[in-house]
Amino acid sequence: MTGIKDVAREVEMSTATVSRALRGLPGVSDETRSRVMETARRLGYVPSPSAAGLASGQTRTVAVIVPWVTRWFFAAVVQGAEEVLRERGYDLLLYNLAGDESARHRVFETSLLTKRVDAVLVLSLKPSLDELARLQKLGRPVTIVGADVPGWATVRIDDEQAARCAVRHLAGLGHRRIAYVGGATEGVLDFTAPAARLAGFRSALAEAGLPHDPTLEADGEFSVAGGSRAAQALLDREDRPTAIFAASDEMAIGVLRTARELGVGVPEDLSVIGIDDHEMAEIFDLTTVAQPVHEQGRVAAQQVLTALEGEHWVPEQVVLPTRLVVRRTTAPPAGSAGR
Amino acid sequence: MTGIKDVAREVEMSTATVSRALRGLPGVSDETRSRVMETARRLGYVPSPSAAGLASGQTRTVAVIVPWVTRWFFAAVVQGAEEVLRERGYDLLLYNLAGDESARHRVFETSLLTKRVDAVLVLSLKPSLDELARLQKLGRPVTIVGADVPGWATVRIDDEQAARCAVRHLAGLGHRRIAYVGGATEGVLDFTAPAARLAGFRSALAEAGLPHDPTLEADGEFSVAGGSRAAQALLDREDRPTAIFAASDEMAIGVLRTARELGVGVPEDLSVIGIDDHEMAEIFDLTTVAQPVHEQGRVAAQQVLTALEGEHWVPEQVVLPTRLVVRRTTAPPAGSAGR
DNA sequence: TTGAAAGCGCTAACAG
DNA sequence: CTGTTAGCGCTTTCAA
Repeated sequence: MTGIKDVAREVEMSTATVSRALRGLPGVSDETRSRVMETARRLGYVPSPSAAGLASGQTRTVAVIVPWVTRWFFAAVVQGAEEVLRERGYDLLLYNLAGDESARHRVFETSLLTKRVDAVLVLSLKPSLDELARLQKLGRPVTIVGADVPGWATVRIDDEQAARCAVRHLAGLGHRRIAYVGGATEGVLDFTAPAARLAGFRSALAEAGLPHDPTLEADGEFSVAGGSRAAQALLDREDRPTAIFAASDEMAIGVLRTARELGVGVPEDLSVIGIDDHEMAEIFDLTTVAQPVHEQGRVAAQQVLTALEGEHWVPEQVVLPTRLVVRRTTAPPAGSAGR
Repeated sequence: MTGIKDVAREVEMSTATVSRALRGLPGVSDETRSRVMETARRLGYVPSPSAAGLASGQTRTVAVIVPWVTRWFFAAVVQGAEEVLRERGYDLLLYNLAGDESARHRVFETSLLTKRVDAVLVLSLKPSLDELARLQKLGRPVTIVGADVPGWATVRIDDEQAARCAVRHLAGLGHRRIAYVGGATEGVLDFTAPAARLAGFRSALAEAGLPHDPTLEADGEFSVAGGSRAAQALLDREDRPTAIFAASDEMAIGVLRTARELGVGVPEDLSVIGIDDHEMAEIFDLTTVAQPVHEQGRVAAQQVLTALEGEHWVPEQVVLPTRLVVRRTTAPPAGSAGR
């Protein structure tokens, strides 16, 4: 294994100079630098991250904590983050909770991360006060993606507004009985999006002068299967809603499936709208409120890198825009004027 | 930052004993060990992976090289691998190529991995000879998931047989014009599955005494959109096939979409079968040949860990079973006797 | 612009 | 069962 010493010996210089040359630090003559680089390459020198980390206190590694890697949304955020990290020479350490509460504790509690990473990205989870305290103690940049945590650096969309946008679209089409399929507003993994989207739903209803009927709010567990089950109950009743707003595309897809099984025509008998613009949304012709998923990962990674490289940083709250994408699962309700 | 020295001072022992006690090595009295553990906990001691790595030469980190994290298949494999790695105290370093050939080169060429990880998992890619040589030179356990690379440790399914199974199902239903939607058998990222599945398709055709018609073989790029496009051409022709075998569920889903758009009834006018048992397969009622995705990740991780912990290891080729899952996109062709 | 030297925090012989 | 002693391979003052 050739090390920095071998390179130093070869160019007849100190390891200090070689180290500086290799890392692009100033104070090295151009000639020396190019000789060092060339020699390092020729000798097949590969630096040891452990040694560099030990000596410098920097691991050039960022931890990404993900509730479930298998969900498209999180995978896409990870992909975005990975791109910019890799570009800047950082490695990405993946911590997948797989929806498991105990895994979550392990990650936050035993300070697994303490001497391991330079920064942390937390996806969608709203850390508890205790967890926030631990993150704080890390003394490293932390950015939270997809959750609203005041006082912390976050990258997200305005969930409440996204929900309002969806409901306004339905109300604008003439729907007056609009149901909501969402997820627990508090629970195992603590996300902030479910509550915000529910709030958006309710406020848009009020804004449109529509009554609030709690029986039209169902839990779809933010999954296809859950959305499907929720729709079952909603579509089974006499006074069936004419439109369903699902707080995620996956749940909306579940709704579509149930509608199909029940012979409820979409969009003739039922309009369906989601949030996300999931990769499968187009296949289902699903109308949705698109959010820039990949971009959230990129911005979050950029944010921690800036913090890492700058002197002092102020936790910034970045809110990315959403956009209504009208496809073919929404239409005016049957019996409406039509127009 | 409290280090091992602080713990040693506190228990009035050498750092060597503390290190042994903390790592569960033999040769430490029970009493000492518990005192050390307790003290370490009380002092909030967290070991430094960099220091341990430098001293021991082990990073307790495994690299996972993924063509695209956003594809469900790969994400699921990663999830499986992460589970067992985490369980055994290993970290997972993610290298996402995002389908980018240059990213691939970077990962394999500059020996990014050399002093960084203890083992490597490569998903689905068939490394080139050159890349294999580099991997070999790492001198670390490497397992390849989802590709057939003779002489290397692999975990995969029998792709050829899976394809045959799918085609036999169609032929058994009475189909005689069966089309294939697959992917390039050689190309940017070099997978072995496409060629194997195509071979399985052809051999099953021969086995059933059906003619081989190259115009019934289309490229679906292993994506929904590609499958959709491929189906367009296939379903547009006069002598339209009565069944389509897609080499992945995502392509099959694309086929279903095109069929719906073209008003081709499934399964009355067209049977469709895929491979994978993708999470969305059930929603589409897609008949498919299921493969144990998550399990492949687990087994692969176990394999490298065994290699890491045992003395010498023989690269093993694990082939996991597949299983036909009949749903509602396949049926006897129209005009057949019916049963 | 370069070099000498002192660690970074732990592990691993080797002794005892 | 425990301690002593060298490092692991870099980075980083401080001097020159």
